[in-house]
Amino acid sequence: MRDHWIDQIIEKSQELVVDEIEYDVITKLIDIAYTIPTTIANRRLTLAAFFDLLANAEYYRTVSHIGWFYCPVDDVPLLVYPYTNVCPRCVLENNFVFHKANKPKSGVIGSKTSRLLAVFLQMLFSKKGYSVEVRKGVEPVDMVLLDQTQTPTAVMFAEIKAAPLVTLPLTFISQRFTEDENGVVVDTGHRITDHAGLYGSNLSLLLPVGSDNHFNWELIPFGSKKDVHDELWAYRSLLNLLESNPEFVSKYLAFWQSALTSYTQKTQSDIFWLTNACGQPFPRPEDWPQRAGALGYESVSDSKTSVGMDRTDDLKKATYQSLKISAEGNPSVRYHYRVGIISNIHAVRHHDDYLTAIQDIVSTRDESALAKTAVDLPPETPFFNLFDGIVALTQTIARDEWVKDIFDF
DNA sequence: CCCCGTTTGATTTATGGCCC
DNA sequence: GGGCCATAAATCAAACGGGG
Repeated sequence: MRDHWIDQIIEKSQELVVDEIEYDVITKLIDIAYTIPTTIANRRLTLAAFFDLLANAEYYRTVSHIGWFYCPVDDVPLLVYPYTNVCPRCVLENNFVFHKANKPKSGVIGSKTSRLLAVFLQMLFSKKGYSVEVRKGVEPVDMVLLDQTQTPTAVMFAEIKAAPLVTLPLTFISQRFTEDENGVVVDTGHRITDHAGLYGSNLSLLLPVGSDNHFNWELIPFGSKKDVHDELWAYRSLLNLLESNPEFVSKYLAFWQSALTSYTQKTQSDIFWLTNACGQPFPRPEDWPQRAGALGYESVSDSKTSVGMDRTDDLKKATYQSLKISAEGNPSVRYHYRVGIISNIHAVRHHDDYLTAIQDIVSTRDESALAKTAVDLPPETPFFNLFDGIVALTQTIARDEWVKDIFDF
């Protein structure tokens, strides 16, 4: 009986602490997701798209003076602050202009997005009237789900993988830059620049709008960071945007769903280059930079910057973690004990290669080391699922009714 | 306060398809 | 079968935070 191990993990697990502004934003997002007319399948996509907005707010937390890029095209000079390594406006016209992305350091953002997904799920369960409590686990368990109303108490220990599909670039409408060329003032091209007046300046989101054939860009007024301490500015701005600009949601969802399709099919056109893990530009422009101190070329976004649970290392690790926590906790007498992987987006690119072959594996212990079939084992020998759930906002694969129920969005 | 493990990003190395 | 290219896998790195 491994109940003691389960007890210990539950005991050490921590309650989620939710900011007021965070609570307000998520409440609003979930409310919209369940209000706008849509099919169930689309609702799941909507929830995943909204989780991206939350993750984006977390990315925007640390926007700084350094890291901006001046883009002179289209009669609207912009300072842009991109999250993949290109000028996000020009790439929509199939023009690759390199500029280093402003992604937060991995050690910071990983735990932040994991926590956000936990909070998001907690609020979804509450919305649907489920008495499931979500807690932050301790190694080797990332997330603990508890339902005391079940008999016996339902428990799920899970590995979390949370990473956004896209982060919309921040922009600032700039004066047109000029330079002195032999006594004549001329317009300046793309250029790395600082945004000296960042604090208090009105920033916009660069939102691609269009159809699957071609996307143009639109500026969505967003908000401003007041000062260095104003870390919640993006949550405040996002809430304001959702309340004041109802058209934004439908435009954003149209873009996001196209982006997911593009990520899935690797279409290598326009908005594909705003999605994470899009790889190297094709065709590669003459002036595309080489990697610093290395042989190859820069990518627009490295394949290891993958989406949801789709990074190959993540799938391998998550599989081990699921097996590990299954083996540590099973069999349980006092709990309805379940294990799995939880993410924002399912393994869109790698499910077939990494999960299809193992998603219906069950395991048990055989101390004799002689058992060939189930009848060689003592009667009543229990079997355990490798994954009771491979769960994402976008898709749930479950081998357990309780898991299936609570993750039915 | 250090040790250690965890995270994801960056960089290097391996693999496999394709063409000549 | 060797070179080229793209992608996947492996390894290294930096930051963080819990626990002793």
